[in-house]
Amino acid sequence: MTHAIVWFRKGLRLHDNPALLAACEGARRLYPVFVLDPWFVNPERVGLNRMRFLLESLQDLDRSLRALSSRLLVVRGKPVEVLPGLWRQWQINRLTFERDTEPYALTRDGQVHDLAQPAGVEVIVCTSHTLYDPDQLIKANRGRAPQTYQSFCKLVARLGPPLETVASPASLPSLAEVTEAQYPIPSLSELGYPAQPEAEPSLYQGGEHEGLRRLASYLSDPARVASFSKPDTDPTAFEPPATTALGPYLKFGCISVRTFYTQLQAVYAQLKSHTQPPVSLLGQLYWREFFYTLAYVTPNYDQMVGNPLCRQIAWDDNEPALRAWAEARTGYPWIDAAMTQLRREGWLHHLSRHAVACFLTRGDLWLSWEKGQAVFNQLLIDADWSINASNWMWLSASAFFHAYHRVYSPITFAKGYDPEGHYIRHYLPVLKQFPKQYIYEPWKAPLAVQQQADCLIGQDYPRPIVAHIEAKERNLGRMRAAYAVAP
DNA sequence: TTGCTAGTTGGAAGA
DNA sequence: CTCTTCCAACTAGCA
Repeated sequence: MTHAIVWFRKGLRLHDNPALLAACEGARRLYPVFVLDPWFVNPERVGLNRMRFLLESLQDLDRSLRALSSRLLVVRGKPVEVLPGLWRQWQINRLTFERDTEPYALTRDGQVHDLAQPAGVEVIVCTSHTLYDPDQLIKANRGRAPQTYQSFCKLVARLGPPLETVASPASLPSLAEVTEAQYPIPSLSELGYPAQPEAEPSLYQGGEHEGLRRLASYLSDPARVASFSKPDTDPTAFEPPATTALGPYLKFGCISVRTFYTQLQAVYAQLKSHTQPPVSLLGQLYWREFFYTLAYVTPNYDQMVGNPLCRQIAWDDNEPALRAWAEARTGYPWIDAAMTQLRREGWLHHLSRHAVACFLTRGDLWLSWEKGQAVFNQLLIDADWSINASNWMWLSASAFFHAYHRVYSPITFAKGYDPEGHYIRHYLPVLKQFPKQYIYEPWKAPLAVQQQADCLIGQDYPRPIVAHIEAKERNLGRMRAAYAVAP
């Protein structure tokens, strides 16, 4: 007689969830469990927006389970400590979960695995967070991860399409020995997060239903799918953003990447022509997969030291400059507006991420990409360990990207998209009244213009913390020196 | 072994 | 305002 736990971590969905199906298979009892690990429940590590998104996703999952006469059990504590108690209490003999390749998860799951075996609990691990099994990709590539995106694309072309999606369960085995009052979904304030300001509703509502709705909505415009070209999208667009903004839903597995792939291929099949990787929508799914594969097999992937892919660079240590960047006080309106959007909404357009990352590292402030990575990890709803580390190495020219003389200008880059400065005025209302010729460089405005705009630079909005042209020239020299050392 | 090619998304100056 | 050209770069993958 099978009593099973399906352990949700990512993969917060009923559709295309092989671990859920494996738990149900022939089981008399099914316990759907999410373990709120105190390691994650920490506003410094997981910011307000992401924690809220997670709780919303858990609520949505709970509603879906209740529609099938079950519910979600949210257990508080470290998984290695609470799971053994639960499987004794519920006489569990099967545990299923989705494979997670991040280092913290690999360690955690390995420990749980080791505890389950002697307790007579069969462990079933399913791959569904990525299109392909990363081990399969590595094996098919002669034991190493593809080092370039192109070679990754060649590899998946050789392997053929990913595994097909699996159906949602039509019914679930029942729960027992759990009262309604036990294992509730906590509120943000119960977890020690500050109460959400009334005026700031979240732009990204968590959950499988919302994720699938947004996916369907995006794919319902074939012309947009056909012409999607990531580098050509506008980072200053915010109502709505210029890309899919489905990252948060993929990060938590509210939508399955394989479902995304399948539905996207169905749209492509109806089109006469469409864009291709790397810039296409499919290309975005492949970037995700490429970075997951690299991060899986590379030691110390989120650090410079001990990371064989990462160029060793003597970054400065400058806590005030780091704080100014993180708190949107650099004095460059485009950079500060983007950092404000990140902090307020938990999401940023890809090119905005590029611009602020370049500014922090090789462009202007010469601070370590690891510092920026930590801020993004805290503030982004879609903070994804593998992808975040990859992009920070990319932008800081520490790996993958080497044309380090290509530096994003904190003044002219966004001006090309938004000469009026709508984006800046929206996120930095203090600058709202500046005329357009000064909106990207308000420190250049004559005092009379500053007074007219009701914003004195150095008082109401900071002066630039660094002179861009001079900093860029100096940093180019330091980059050249770093590259001159053998890799 | 060596040489060749191409790579997701820049900026500034000048026509 | 739009287009072209130059600036000056490095490496994985492959023939």
